[in-house]
Amino acid sequence: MNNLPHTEEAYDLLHQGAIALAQVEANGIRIDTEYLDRTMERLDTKIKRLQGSLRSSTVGKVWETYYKERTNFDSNTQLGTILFDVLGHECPAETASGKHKTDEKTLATINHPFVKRCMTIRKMQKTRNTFLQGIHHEVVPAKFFNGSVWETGGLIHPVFNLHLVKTFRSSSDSPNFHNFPVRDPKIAKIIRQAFIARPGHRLVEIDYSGIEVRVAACYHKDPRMLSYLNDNSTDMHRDMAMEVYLLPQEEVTKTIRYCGKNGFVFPEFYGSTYTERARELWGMIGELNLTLEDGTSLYDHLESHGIRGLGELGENGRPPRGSFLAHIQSVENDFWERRFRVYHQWRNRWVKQYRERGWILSKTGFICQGYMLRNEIINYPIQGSAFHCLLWSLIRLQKEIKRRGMKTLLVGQIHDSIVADVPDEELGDYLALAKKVMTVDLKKAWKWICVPIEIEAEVTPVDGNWYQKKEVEI
DNA sequence: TACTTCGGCGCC
DNA sequence: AAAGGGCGCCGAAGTA
Repeated sequence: MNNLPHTEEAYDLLHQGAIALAQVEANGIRIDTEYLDRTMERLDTKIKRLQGSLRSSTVGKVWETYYKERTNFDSNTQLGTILFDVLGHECPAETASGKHKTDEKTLATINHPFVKRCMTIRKMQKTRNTFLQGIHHEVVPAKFFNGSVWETGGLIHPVFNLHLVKTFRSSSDSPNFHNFPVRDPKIAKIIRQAFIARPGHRLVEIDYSGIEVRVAACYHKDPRMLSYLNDNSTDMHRDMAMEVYLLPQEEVTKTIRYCGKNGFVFPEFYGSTYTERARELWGMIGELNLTLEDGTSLYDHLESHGIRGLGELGENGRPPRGSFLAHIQSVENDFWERRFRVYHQWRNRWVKQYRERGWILSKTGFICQGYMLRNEIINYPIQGSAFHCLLWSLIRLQKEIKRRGMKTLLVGQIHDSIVADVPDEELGDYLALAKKVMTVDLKKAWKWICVPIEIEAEVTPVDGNWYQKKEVEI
């Protein structure tokens, strides 16, 4: 790997970025240490109890008979052996090194209470050991003046690195601030309640909407994509959901749109192809129980349109007629050959150029070189430049906060969002400042940004926690 | 005991 | 030619 900032501007961005992030790191984010300790203890008890129930179950006895004193219910290797070799369940997949796969998707294919319990335990262990304990390891004591008296509490100071990622994104560690649970609301609540605002403050998280898609458009300038981005009454994720599930616009619910976005559009942008797309989109119907407004399952809906099942690639390598596989293949063809033809052509040109001269130069002035695969060549400059929009904004925000003598503290960053700890009385000023910096000043500084830039803001109550964040208008 | 690799899984 | 881009952390298992 031999990637480097190439222009003076790129060098400055890393330099000033490192300084701004050092300040963020020094500020730190407040932790409710009593809640943290209490919750770790509670989960500990729960996990131990569940593991006890494994031990006393029928499968647990089989396990102990097989492994004797080496029995370890936390071992995936042992779990795979018991399920697939001893009990004879069908093993749908193997790992790279030839062991039985035991990930969530694989285990979900086995309808057995023992396996379900294993999955529950695994989720709880992840929550406790990776996230709660990860925070606990890094907490340092701190004092906070609550307006009348000093109270004790804790801070963590997640590290933000600018020199580790090949795309020139950032990474975070100790603890990793980039991967705290958010999608599963039950887990998100357990973790995010531990992050609290300083006394009299609110936590404020501001993120760029679809920044990677917008930055990608600055590279390829596909006219269809530009019109999607310039006209907020249109919505490409909704449109693709309509195509993949053969629905009229009014049948696209929030969940179905989610499937279009995360089951088709984004994976296609990252380089996934129709066989994998069809499989996931098909599975999503069952997992998320997708139905028409009248309650008809989308499986039945698709069947009424002549699609009988997912289907499998035939001997000739082609999907069978009337299968979902064949349908998604044609949606994909249309997606790249007609709808986003210019995007597609840009990708081919971009890859060809790399193969001819051996390097690529991003919009923000960074060179990537060395051996790269097609999907890497296409994705690196987009991922890097999208993050650099955030980094530029964070640097400018930090400088303005200091210049104006504000008490707002920037406390974290998550690729396309900035988390701040804001005194209640500065909320309006901070939101206005962030909006100007992130959507107006950024575009003035970087003329290559030829699409509208939009942000969203979420705010907690005064003295609230990160789980309580709610979207606000700015 | 210390280190590495693997599989798994959380996020954008 | 490869088959979905980028991270960091955990525990198990293997190795030094």
